[in-house]
Amino acid sequence: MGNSHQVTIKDIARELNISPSTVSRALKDHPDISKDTKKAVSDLAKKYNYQPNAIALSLRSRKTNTIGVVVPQIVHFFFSNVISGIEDIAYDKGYNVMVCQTNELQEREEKSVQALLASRVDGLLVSLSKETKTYDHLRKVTDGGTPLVFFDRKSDDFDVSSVVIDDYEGGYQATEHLAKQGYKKIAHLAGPLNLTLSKSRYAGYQQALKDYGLDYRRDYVIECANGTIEEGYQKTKPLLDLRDKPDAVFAANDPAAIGALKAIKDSGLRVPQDIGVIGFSDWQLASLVEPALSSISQPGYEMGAEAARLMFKALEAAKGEEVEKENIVLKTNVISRESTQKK
Amino acid sequence: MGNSHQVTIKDIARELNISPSTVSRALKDHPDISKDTKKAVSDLAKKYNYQPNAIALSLRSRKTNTIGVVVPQIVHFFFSNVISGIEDIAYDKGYNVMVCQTNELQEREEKSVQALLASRVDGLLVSLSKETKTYDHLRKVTDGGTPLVFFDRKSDDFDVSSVVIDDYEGGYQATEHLAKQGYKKIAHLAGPLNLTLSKSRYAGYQQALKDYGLDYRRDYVIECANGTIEEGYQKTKPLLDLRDKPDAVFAANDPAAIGALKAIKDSGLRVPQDIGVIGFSDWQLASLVEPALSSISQPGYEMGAEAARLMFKALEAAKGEEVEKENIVLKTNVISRESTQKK
DNA sequence: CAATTTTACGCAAACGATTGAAATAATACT
DNA sequence: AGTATTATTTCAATCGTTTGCGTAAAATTG
Repeated sequence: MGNSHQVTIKDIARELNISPSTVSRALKDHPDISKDTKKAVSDLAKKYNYQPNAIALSLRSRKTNTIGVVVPQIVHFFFSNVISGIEDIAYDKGYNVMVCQTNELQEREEKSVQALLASRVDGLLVSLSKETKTYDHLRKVTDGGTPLVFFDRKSDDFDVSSVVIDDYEGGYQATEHLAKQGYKKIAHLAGPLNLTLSKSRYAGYQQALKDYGLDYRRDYVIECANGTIEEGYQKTKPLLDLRDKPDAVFAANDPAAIGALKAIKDSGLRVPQDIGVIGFSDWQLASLVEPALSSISQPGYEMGAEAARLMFKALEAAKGEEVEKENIVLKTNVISRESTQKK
Repeated sequence: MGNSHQVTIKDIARELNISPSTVSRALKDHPDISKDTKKAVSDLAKKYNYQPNAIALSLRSRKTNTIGVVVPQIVHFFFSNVISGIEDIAYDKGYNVMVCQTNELQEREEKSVQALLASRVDGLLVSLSKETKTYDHLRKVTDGGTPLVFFDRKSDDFDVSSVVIDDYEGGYQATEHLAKQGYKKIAHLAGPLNLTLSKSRYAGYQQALKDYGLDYRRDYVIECANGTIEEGYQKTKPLLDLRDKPDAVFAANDPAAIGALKAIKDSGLRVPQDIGVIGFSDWQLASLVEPALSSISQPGYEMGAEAARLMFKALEAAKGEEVEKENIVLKTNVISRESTQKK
């Protein structure tokens, strides 16, 4: 039945010997159309499981009811949460979501943006790849009049809405938490310092040290560029060999923190009694390591949902109407677990 | 420049005082078009950053270059891997990917499938929700001639390609691994037994017991319907209270295994010396618990990539050509870590 | 130079649906 | 009956692009 061909309005029109326009109006319950015709049409539509062709509608209305999402990696607890938040909101609004991952490559980011633009997505939600240094591909988006919203990793060169984490605050909170637990010599495993995000966490760390009257020591800060467990492990070792070793570690990401945890245990020291450890992002696995890792929550789902809402605000605005840009900064929270329970 | 309006072939035609068809041909380097015209057209196209409207192309060619993916949950290590695999292959083929999550609800699965169908995706990759009992919505897919491929959670009522894990083999491997390590009394925390997948793992477990001459005891098998850490913890406790308690646990999923791990440690027993534990799926977190959890690898990325390849095989087949359906069963592997190192 | 072939382009239809305007049919009014 | 009114329906254009076919002008041929 109807094999290999989706039924169209024309098919119905032909079968009933009426014009396509009548069928179209009948399906939309237009007052001009007679009851009999409407019934005949809707019966046949049901029988053949007629589905309006969204492509044709898009072409005419210049709206695809689709939004594009460009994300560095899909396989990442935080980002998959963001995507999930976006998808849920989009689903409620009757929109579809096209997802592209850049694998942290600028070239792939450019091609993906281009492809989504060619597909005429109604709007684009983007989180920049680590590699991205130039923004021509995103200029084309805004120049073409397509709404753009950044999440998590943004560029400040654009006058568009965005949703980010308050990394400064998060770095501050993590450090403050350690200070309040009674740790005095707090080291920091920083993230790649070319990213604003890493710099902000670092700055929050420094401010908290100052506010709590603790020393800031340059040799207590080590950059972990990759953010892997292995790297955290390797880079923590030297810290433990210092004559004056730290009594706490604030890692800018959870894998590094877990690496630190291992390094500390391997060296015979105890967490949290000898050294406290706190991570950042609160990955699922944070609660499962031994001892359970304290961390800073990074509300991925909420970020996605918020970014989607900003997008729909722009999409629903009357054409030509100016929508004010919003830059939302989501609050982080300390998730306190065993790894920082000094007392 | 060109604000709020993507440049079309017509715009270029108007500006050059030639017809749209000439522009179209010029852009495609058609031999009928003069060199001068071609140059003028391509210069202007570059200047205005002309992008062919994929919607218009889709309407004409009845191809969207988009595939739809329906997945129970995006935020799930395994599924995000699958999606990632699909996206990578699709990217290579120049296809876009629309992703929908059902949150394990049949109703949402139906609506998502319908929406993707309305968007005229060229093909659909589906993993069923736990709730799904009827398949009318998927019948519409195949009836309409849209290629369908199942991954991980399939229905056998369809003559379509699929990619699944060899759960029987996995269950067998897990049990065999425990037996070879010298464990004799192996318990099983089964998954929800209404799922084929859980039943297969269970069956593999039974067969391995038999093959290695170990006793099968009904009271050593407990169903964990939710697959949470908490559930694994709670359901393991009674096992440890048995007069004749098991000396190993094979859990049908990693969270349950981790719950079991905790329960065993809490009861004062040691893993792996007193009781061995192995999970299933090899979540990222498996390697991070203490002791590191042995598990059965479930190649999510490969599954996605394989499913996408099957899809493209169908899409690339000449129209009308019959494509033979393939049911790929991916091999699992034992990932041996501390939790089963008895010796 | 007339006949023929090339060259280079335009016209129109098509994909599937919508919609303003025009046309036809049915009914009412004087 | 003739005209005005209303109820239905069709026509044609449109969205952006492609493509078979037709054709005027230029180039080639004998």
